[in-house]
Amino acid sequence: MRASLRKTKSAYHHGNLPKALIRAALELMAKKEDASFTLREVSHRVGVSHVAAYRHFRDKTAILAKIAEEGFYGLQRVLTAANQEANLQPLEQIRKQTQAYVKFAVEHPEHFRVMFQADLHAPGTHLDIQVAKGKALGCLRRATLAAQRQGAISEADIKPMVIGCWSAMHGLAILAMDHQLESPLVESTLSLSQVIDSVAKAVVSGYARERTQI
Amino acid sequence: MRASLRKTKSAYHHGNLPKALIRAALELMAKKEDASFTLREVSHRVGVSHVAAYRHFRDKTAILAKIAEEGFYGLQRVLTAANQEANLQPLEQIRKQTQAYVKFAVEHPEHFRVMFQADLHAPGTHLDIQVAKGKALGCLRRATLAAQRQGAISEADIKPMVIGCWSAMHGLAILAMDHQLESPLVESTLSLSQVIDSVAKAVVSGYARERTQI
DNA sequence: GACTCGTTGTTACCGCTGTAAACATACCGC
DNA sequence: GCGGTATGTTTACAGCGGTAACAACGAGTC
Repeated sequence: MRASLRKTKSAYHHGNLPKALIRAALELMAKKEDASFTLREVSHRVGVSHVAAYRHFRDKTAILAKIAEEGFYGLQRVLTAANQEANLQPLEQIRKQTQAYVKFAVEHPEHFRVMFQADLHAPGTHLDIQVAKGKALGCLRRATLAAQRQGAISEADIKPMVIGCWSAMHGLAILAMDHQLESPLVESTLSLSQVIDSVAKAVVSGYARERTQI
Repeated sequence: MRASLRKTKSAYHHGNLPKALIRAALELMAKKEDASFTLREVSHRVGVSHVAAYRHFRDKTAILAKIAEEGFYGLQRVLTAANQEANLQPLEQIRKQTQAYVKFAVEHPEHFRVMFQADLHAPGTHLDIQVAKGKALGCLRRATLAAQRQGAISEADIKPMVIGCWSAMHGLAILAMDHQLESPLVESTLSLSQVIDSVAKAVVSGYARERTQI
């Protein structure tokens, strides 16, 4: 009854074209180290005419949107894992999350670049991306709330601290991903992992001790 | 026929086409809130055929490169001003620079987006951009060195602190510029300026007290 | 003033892109 | 086995960045 996964190579119907297209797009972006690919090249790489994609995606940006959504769920996964790994110590959770966030960007630049592509975040469009992004950010917010509950920071500091931690990990992620930290001006003897920890500790301890009187 | 082409103003030669093209490109990017423009649209907006640009720029990315370079010099200007404004207090300098950096991104997103476009930073290409970027980053580095000289941080902390501060301001700049901080999840009652100061203080004080034993 | 010549424009064209419309084939429920 | 619906193909088109050949201007020289 259920449509069996067809294995016969009919050569006409592909089987799972949407997934194949997305995978091919990711491969191309990884190879070129940027967020641009050609609908035609992607389709042909999958062995399909270049218009076949339109049966599954409204237009080219719909593919990007799907990749972005997928990326945010991936990010949520690693952030959640970091949270659990930290064994209920809020500030430690944030440190682990920073590690996870930056590593995700460096290891999956094709996803990360698309995830924060400005046009995909236009107010009315791509609600699913917003949902996925909200879930990912929820992990960070949860850790911050836990920190407050534990008394490590004041209640007024929660949102600024979320923004501050997010900014630091996001900036580091982008700079590392784009090889901007390889310039001799900032190149450090520390490994990336050590740099991440250094930044995370700084911002966390900065917030932890501060009582905002801003 | 040639005589009929002669118009009263005889506007065959433009006067300062390169500058006009760059200004038009910036206007278009500002209007669309993204980093893409069309050579043809830019040229026509200036009142010139789309190939005229090739007399002044090798190709389209040469225009982007010029914009990026110009942007880094602009950034250097506001960072230098922040340094001087802070009256020789290193940590205060860094705070002022963070303010300046983020404000620059928010007020000149067309420039900022192009400045950090990944392909313009490919190793062999666009040396002039690297020079300009180095000068801008030099301001941050200088303030950090001053902080070390004053004893506020250890010598081993210099490069991690440069990276940490840069990451924090860069991340905040991008998130603010792309309206990512307007989501209810992180939206704060604080003004952007207050958030910037909060982040800057956190990261600076985090580094200032820490003695790296990473 | 006319001749020259380098600079800065123009038009014609190329191959490539994303997208629409019309057509073709394979699968699934009856 | 038949018909409808997915899913794929072919064809066509306007817009893109870029090249080549040509045209108009501006300045310097006689």
